[in-house]
Amino acid sequence: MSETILERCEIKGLRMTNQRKVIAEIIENTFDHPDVEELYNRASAIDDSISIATVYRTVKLFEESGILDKLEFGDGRARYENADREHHDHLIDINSGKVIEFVDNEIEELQELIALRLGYELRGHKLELYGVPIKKA
Amino acid sequence: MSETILERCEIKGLRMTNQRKVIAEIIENTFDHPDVEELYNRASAIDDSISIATVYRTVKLFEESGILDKLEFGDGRARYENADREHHDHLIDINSGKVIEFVDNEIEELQELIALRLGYELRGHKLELYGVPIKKA
DNA sequence: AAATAATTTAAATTATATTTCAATTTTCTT
DNA sequence: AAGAAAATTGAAATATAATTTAAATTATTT
Repeated sequence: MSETILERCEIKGLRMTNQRKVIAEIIENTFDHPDVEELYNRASAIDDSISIATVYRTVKLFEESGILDKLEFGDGRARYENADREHHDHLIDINSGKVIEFVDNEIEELQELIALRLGYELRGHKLELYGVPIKKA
Repeated sequence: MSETILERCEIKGLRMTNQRKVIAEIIENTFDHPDVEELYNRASAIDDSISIATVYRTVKLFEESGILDKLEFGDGRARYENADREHHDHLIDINSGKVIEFVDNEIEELQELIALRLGYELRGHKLELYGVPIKKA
């Protein structure tokens, strides 16, 4: 959380057009995990000249630059979140679709270890838990 | 690994046409994680009247019946594997694309626990490790 | 300010997956 | 076993997510 997305884009030397700034700003200030369609809706509300092609190009550019993380929860649509956050995994409520973020150091360490045992150096991982809320008495 | 895919289909009451039998047989006897295109190629070699539409329909049917698991490793193509196996996760070699299966009970238990702490009952999970082979001296 | 380079939009295209529909195959009923 | 009913099939059409094209625009460099 040190720099803003805009700042990180500038450090990377990306040309920051107004369209890209709008998209960067939206992702900076959101706490959910919007897909391209949703980003396009939100961006259009701010600058209605932004086309969906630009949203697709921008998230791809940002992802390749390590600015955004692409998430895929198995519904066919890719979601995006700010990559510059404490690492975390996701728990998806299969009833409501709600996404909860969590971190567990023990599980992080175990993953490193498992990869090592298999002869691999861990470069990344994807952990998603799918569950239903426990009913309270 | 108790019953064959064919047997499980029959238990579920699925009508087993020759096309479905061919597809079931292929998945039964493979150790990799083929996508639809690849399944279609292998199925065509056995019975060249099988159309790709049938392969799509069959894997979807099998998945919905819990016969197959659908895997998505982030390259846009869905892969399938026999669901009736000891549960396992996947480590993907990001250089070669090779997929290694593994099980770790400790990590399985931790996931249950994490979900519980968040107020959820775990219904499923997805764990993929992405790594590169450790060079040997 | 002119020239160059990158980015944009809208539309076309690609890739994966799903659906339609007439024809066929399988199952059911007798 | 024959005919009726139901499900499945292949080929083509369609849907959906994502990418690319090309002319126009915008930003950067000189």
